[in-house]
Amino acid sequence: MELCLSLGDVQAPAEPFGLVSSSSSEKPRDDRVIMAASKTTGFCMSLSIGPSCDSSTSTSPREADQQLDRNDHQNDDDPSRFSAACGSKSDVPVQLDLLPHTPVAPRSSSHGFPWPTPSDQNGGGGGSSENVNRVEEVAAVSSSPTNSGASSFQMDIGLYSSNYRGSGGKRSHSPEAEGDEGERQSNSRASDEDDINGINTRKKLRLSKEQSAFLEESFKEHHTLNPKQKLALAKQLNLRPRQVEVWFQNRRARTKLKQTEVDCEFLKRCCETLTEENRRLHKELQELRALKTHHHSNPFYMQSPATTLTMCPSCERIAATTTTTTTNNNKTTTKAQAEADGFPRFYPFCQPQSHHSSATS
DNA sequence: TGGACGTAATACCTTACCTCA
DNA sequence: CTTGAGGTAAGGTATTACGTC
Repeated sequence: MELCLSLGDVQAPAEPFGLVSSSSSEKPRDDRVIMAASKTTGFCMSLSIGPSCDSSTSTSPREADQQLDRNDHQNDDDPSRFSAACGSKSDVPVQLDLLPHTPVAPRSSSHGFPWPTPSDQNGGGGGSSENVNRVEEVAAVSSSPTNSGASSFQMDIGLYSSNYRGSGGKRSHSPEAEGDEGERQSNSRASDEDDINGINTRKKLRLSKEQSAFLEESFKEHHTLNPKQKLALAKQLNLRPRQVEVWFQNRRARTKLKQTEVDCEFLKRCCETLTEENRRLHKELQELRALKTHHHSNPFYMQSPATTLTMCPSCERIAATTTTTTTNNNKTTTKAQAEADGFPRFYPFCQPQSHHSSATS
């Protein structure tokens, strides 16, 4: 993406605006954008939304992911699997451990996420036996309705979302969905009747606050999920992996929309600033032209050194420079020629700046 | 080695539903 | 009670990347 704005008669900046992604070799998928403006405008701005979505943290190889995801989708589309996992008609949600080798550690993780983070893996000291314990802990927490201590959150959402059925993506709410969330969606229970009547209505589930909050937290960690993470999250929240996947898709879309709005606002301000700068430069140019005209009408014009308008290539300010002649061993050289010989040009408008000093060095 | 093909992940667009003013 | 706007879960499709033959 490039933005070039012409400044009328004045030469356009040598360097257009640029969007610098965090990785030049990849598509900027992490919503982190740094915008740099030309030096003439005197400002720059960086935009950063959320942590970098480091794909390196997606630990598992693609092949393994695909294998896992195949399981995921198979499970997605398998009604029997889902009715079993979510308890279907049963009041007690049954937790199927679909990834027996996945070290799921929802509460033990320092981040509170069901997948092991690098810090957990490095400093957690989690050996294989500990992983087994963690899996057992999750199973115990999610399968015991009376375990209201550390698992109250999971049990709440378990009750709430256990009404999902795998019947071709159609959802319905069962009478078990009581409480605040159940009350909120009591009008959705007619879908069962619709199913009976063969009417293919699409009832919409709203994720509970706890589910949304947890997904939000995990989104801060990763904007994308590998299959392991997706499964772990789905298991933790008692949702289908497809739901987790969709939530992340929509969340990314929302993030992008917001980022677009921010970018739009920033570009608008850029445009305003550059317009103002353009106006100022035009005015400056007119003044200098008037000065030059006045110079030519001066009776002592011939005795004064020639004046030309030049522009500093670095800061692009207009300057009136004089051309003087010097005689050196019967050889006449102009200042412009001296520059061609390697002498720096003098820009009277420019303060001693780094780009000028560097030109002389 | 390059092309055809299949698969999976993701982005994007859209729809349907829900909530609220 | 109705209605329209806004939010959001989910469906459908296009695109892209990767692996296999």
